[in-house]
Amino acid sequence: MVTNKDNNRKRITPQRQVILNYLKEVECHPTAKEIHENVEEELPGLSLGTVYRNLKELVEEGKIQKLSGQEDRYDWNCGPHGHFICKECEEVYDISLNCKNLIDKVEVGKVNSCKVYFYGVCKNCKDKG
Amino acid sequence: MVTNKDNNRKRITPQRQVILNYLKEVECHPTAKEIHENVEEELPGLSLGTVYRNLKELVEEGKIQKLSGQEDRYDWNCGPHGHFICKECEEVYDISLNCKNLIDKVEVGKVNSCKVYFYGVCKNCKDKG
DNA sequence: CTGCATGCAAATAGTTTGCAGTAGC
DNA sequence: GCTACTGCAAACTATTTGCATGCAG
Repeated sequence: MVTNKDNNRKRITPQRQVILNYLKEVECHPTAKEIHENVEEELPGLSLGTVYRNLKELVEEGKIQKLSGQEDRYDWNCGPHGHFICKECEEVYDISLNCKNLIDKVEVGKVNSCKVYFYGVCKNCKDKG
Repeated sequence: MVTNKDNNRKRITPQRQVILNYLKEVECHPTAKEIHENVEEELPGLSLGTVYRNLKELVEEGKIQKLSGQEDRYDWNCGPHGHFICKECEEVYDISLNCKNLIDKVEVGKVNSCKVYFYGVCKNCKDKG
């Protein structure tokens, strides 16, 4: 466990605080750019590079999770859950599910985390189209 | 159904043929660059741009699937199955699983496809480390 | 003081696209 | 012969990194 040593080195900067808070309060799963745009209102002058740096560290600390796609998206909810991605509006919805059942089936190695993505058209778009 | 009309327009070029064959015969889940390097041996002069173009179309036709990550990887197996990605060696393993159970739980929209990723350390690396 | 974190800008990596020539049907 | 497909190279987009400065401890 080197965790403590590492944590001691981390500084809690306003930038990191605000980024994390933003992720906690929004319900969506923003991209780095979206995070930057929104957080900049609260912290003018914040640079995109810093956003990326902090997001990367928050992911490594396990405080948030990254959703890979064309653009990376970030999710404050680290619990086991899946994501539904609408092909039309690109909205991301959380799907609660039990990953244990899935993970038990994996025999090639030890699973640390698991991500489930569903692709389709959400009800909103279906009704509109 | 406009599918037929669209299919009629597609030409079967050696490039596309060879790319698809390569994906079928390898057991791994190569990146576009890896595909290019290997296929170029068989088809000298093949450009990376063409590889991307063909991969994109094959995905759209539903003949292969794309795995999103830092780099996109491509998988010939379109059936419902998950992937285990080793954090150490970055190897990708196929995991057979039943997606029906998962998909049934989704209520926000109609699911067309589903992708499951497991992250961890594979047995090979565990034994070595 | 010390040095990690920041802002800025330049660099990188992966992927896409415009164009002129080539080749499938 | 028509036109989609290709190779090449330039363009784009998302992300990372180097460096001088600033602020927390």
